[in-house]
Amino acid sequence: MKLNTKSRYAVMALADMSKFPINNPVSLRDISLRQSISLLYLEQIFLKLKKNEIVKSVRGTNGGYVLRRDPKNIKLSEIFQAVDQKVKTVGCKKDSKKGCNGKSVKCITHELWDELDIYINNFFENKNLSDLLVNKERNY
Amino acid sequence: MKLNTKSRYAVMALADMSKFPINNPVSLRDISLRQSISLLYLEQIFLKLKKNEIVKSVRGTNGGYVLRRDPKNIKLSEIFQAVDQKVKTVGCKKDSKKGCNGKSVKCITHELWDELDIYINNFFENKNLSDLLVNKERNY
DNA sequence: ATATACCCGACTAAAATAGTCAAGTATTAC
DNA sequence: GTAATACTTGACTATTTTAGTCGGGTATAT
Repeated sequence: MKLNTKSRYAVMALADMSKFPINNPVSLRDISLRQSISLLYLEQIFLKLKKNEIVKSVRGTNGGYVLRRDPKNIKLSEIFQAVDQKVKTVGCKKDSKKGCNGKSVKCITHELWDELDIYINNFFENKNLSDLLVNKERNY
Repeated sequence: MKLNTKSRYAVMALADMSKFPINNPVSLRDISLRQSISLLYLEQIFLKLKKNEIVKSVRGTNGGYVLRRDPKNIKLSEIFQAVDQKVKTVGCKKDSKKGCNGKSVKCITHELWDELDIYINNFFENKNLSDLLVNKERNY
């Protein structure tokens, strides 16, 4: 069970942005340098964050990205959804009558995985960007 | 964030076994048929479960595998560890002084991922095999 | 004008996953 | 004692996913 870089970088980048005055555009180039994330990869990620209305863009010189809301109001769960990385631990569909492995019944552990998904989603649902900054002054 | 088939099948197979009288060898062939899991793949998985003392094997005709302990005493976390699938959501090492991305400091979100790992491991730590069987008579 | 910085789809190398295969060995039933 | 069953083990492989890169844009500030 592993988190992929896309979600991880998305959170890292947005946390990075959160440290700057809101409405102050932060360029991907700067984020890229500070967080050691490939610029080209960041661009890909931010397109999704933009489409999902988590950030907005400011083009041109001195442009960059700006958070659309206060970090307090941006839940990590939204970020994950935005970059397409649903926290869905297994393949079997939640309510499908078809069952999980081609059989007509739910697999023996179906409820367990449902429960796990809810549990994990709950973690991200209850964390927002500003939570990441508390007492973390020594990091960057 | 996705669970791989190895861990999932391991749990499914052991849950399947749990329904039979303990000390009654259950063959992988039967599990394979009931759970629709490739026999050859199951063999691979059970070698690990055996090495980790979760099951023991009985060779020969009417042989199979037997749980070494009561299902109540087999935590899901053990099963995951046995099949090598540590729940470790990101790459950065817990206590390494080296930092996470080649830098000399922990990444901005380091604490978050640590917290997530603990949170998820906690889920598996508090579930055992017998938990999966309660009120699930209709499934198989 | 020109430099900065976002925009976007297509592409690709590398790694991980999800198995399969071959060639066994041990045990039991008959 | 031999056939059948079922575990044992390491190596191999196809497929999928991931983690990016590339190329060629467009908008804006100075």
